[in-house]
Amino acid sequence: MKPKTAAAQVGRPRGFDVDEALDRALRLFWRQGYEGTSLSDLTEQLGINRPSLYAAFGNKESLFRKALDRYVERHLVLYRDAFDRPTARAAVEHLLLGLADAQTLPREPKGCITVQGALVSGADAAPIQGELAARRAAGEQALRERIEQGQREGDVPAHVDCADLARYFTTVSQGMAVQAATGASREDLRRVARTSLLAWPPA
Amino acid sequence: MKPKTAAAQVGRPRGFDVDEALDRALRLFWRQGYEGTSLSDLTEQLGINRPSLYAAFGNKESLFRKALDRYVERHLVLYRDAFDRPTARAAVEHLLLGLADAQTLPREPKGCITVQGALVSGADAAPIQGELAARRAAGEQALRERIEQGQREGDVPAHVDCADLARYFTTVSQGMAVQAATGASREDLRRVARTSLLAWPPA
DNA sequence: CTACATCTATACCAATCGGTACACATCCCG
DNA sequence: CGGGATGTGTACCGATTGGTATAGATGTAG
Repeated sequence: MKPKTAAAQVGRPRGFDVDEALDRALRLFWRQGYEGTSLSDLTEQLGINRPSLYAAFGNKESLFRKALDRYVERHLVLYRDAFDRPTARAAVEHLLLGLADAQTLPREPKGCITVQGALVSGADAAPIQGELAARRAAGEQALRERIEQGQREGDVPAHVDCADLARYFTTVSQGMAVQAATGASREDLRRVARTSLLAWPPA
Repeated sequence: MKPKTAAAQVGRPRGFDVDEALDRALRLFWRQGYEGTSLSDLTEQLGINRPSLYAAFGNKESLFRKALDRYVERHLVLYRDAFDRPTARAAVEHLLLGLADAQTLPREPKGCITVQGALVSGADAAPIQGELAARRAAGEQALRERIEQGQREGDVPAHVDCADLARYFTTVSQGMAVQAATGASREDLRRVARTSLLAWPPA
């Protein structure tokens, strides 16, 4: 058996930066959706020709998944920051306002790729559609657990149904993504987020 | 110049019902989105071959628009019913609960075609994307005007920003569409709707 | 019946889709 | 200088895309 520290640099080196290429692919999928982005769009925008793209990332579907991973990874710090707040309500407020910002970043596509990447699709894109649905469900589940933690710690009233509350705020954040994709401003979204918080259950 | 009451029945009659074909097309676009629905999907599902479809409805884009018109027309009665309620708050409540039902009809695709028909897209579908955005904006505008009416009539506090409130509830309804497309139940959506109403501005 | 208008069916179009074969270029190792 | 491993570029693949030409089928009008 050969050593696992395989030769790092053998053969002709890559002519492009893998991470930057992934970022560009992410932006394309984000702005046009999975089905709306063609291989020609990708090769043109990444400045890479087709065989290089396939050698580096596999097929279109696996390229999307790799780009999506980067996207989700960046959002994890937002969730972590938010959930570190002392109360569930503060966590939700931080999360929603943070999402309002993330969905209206100046030089990035507007909205959220987990919503607009493949909300519905034809049969070919069904696996991607399912993957995105699973990511959204994971976010909702994480939020629910944070609210349940608040309930255990006493800052959320005992009578509250945490699953319902998590679903409500998740729904608001997904609606914000639709609004962002349609051109709503960051301030618009932040107002929506703050209004939604008025529904927080009173003590 | 020939009389405008053109011969109604001359030549070989149609072998299919136009309205039923439009309904089937609507369901396809609704479930798979504009880009995710191919001409082959359509001809197969409608039981019509290609030239007949083009003769009756024009190209794919105009077929989508005709199907969309039927969809929107059906929702107009919901909006009318809701807006006839005596107060703005009752109107919004009726509207949101009605949308929860409309997005989870038993034998229909889940969600809302104005959201999932083409939330984002490639360049070809940009006109459809814009059309759907315009329809969503029209719904938000109508809701805003109903809330403003409530403000004039005194059932909405004078300090309330009606545009903000309309945007908030529109955002909730669009988030509900995302949830519905992902498989949320009617009861789930109704609970979300009722929770969102807790944010209604107190008198 | 014939003449005409309309719809249907088959078969096709150029363009694009996602994906790949293959020759060549460029690196490290010896 | 090879030799082997890897990446790049061109040119291509079969399948599918949206859309149409054309011939035949089926109706009304005279």
